[in-house]
Amino acid sequence: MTPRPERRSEQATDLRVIKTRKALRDAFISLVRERGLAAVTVLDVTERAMVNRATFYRHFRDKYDLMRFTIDSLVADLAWRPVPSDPSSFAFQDAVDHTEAILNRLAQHADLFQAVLALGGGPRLTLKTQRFVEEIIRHRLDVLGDLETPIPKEMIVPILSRWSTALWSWWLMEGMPYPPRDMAVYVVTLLRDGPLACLGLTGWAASEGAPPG
Amino acid sequence: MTPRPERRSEQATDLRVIKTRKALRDAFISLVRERGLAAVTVLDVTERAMVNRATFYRHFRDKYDLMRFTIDSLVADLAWRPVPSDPSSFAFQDAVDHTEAILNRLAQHADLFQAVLALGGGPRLTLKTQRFVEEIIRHRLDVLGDLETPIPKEMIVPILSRWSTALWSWWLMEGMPYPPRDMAVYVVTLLRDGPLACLGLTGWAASEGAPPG
DNA sequence: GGCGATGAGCAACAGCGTGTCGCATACGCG
DNA sequence: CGCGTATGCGACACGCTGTTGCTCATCGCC
Repeated sequence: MTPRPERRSEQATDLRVIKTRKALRDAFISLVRERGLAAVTVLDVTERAMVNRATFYRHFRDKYDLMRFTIDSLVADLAWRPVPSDPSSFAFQDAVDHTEAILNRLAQHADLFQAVLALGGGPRLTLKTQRFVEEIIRHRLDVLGDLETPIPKEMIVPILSRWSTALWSWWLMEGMPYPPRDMAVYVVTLLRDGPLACLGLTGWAASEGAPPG
Repeated sequence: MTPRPERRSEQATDLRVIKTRKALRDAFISLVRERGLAAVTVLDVTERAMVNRATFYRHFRDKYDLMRFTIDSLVADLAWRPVPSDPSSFAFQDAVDHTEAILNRLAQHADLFQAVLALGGGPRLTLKTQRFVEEIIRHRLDVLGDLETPIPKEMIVPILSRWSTALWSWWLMEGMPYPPRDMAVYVVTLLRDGPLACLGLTGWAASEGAPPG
């Protein structure tokens, strides 16, 4: 009747547990960065972490379970500033500040987050971003109500978060070619004006004859 | 000195070879869609493909080699319309048409491309898109020359292609909630105006005090 | 500080998938 | 038609997995 050993269920308070998991996580990260996820075995991880292999299985079901744990612990570490209680006052500069805070955190642990992305943590990062974006612009969606928008309103939040994380990961993978402050401005500008307008493509005909929004 | 057996090097002309590879590819796709890449073994693939396991290794180095082969054969299948000889005439409606053609092709093989994305083929798809986008707007970048743009010009192409593929994959993963024609308009509109403008967020202060472009 | 609880180390196990042979056979190509 | 080549087949050693029962060390708590 015991459903299962339920590894990694309870919050880790025991010092031994914390130490072991941290050792496994760190070893895992360094190995993935060296060889890629596919080439890393449980044996490798436990050897580098100097943890007995049996102990690994007392904490994680398998390699992928450790991967999820690792990604989550890294994504959770990102600095998501609290949203102002009155989001209607959320202005351009606020968005830049929020973005800069996130970029700073990314830069601080650049190697780790590159590993997260290499681990396939993009979707998980997007998911967290989505909740954040939703919190910020939900009131705006309510205000819009049944108003006509050029594109369906349901698209806005998922696209906004996907595009945001795409920009972040591009910046990381390119080796952070611009300082966080500049990049933050670019990000918000791109999201506000669109990449084509930033090319001076303002003369394009409007989407007349557009489908029913 | 023989560098390596070099599997899968020559073009497949022998009918037996073509048949075997197709069988392996199809079996691989169906299995990945069912269980995910990690849970698929070479043994599984060969059993479903009704191909001897030894034969598998005569064509592919391992599971990941087959994955690359599969992704490439699918991405290559996408309909990339030829770019007009005079790209300066490339207008809004042209972009919509191009996008619609791609979306139609995606829809036609929706299950396959969902598999591609599940296989981690996103980056490969982005790469191909990047070359396409570059071809279209390169002249525009030349025209711009040293002109000031709100964001660095080097960002435009990679971001444009990343955002495009992000939109496509979102559309696919959501089960294609809008017909290709409508979605194409949404895509180009989003890329032109930005998602925030589509929310009516036009009142945002311009990025004054922006960093040196 | 001591005690009961619990996590970690250790050694061994069966099981499975991998990657590679050599040889026989069937199929496609010219 | 017959030569060349791809496939089928059975076998092999190897490495990694996931689990078990035991002992010892360490932690949390009274």
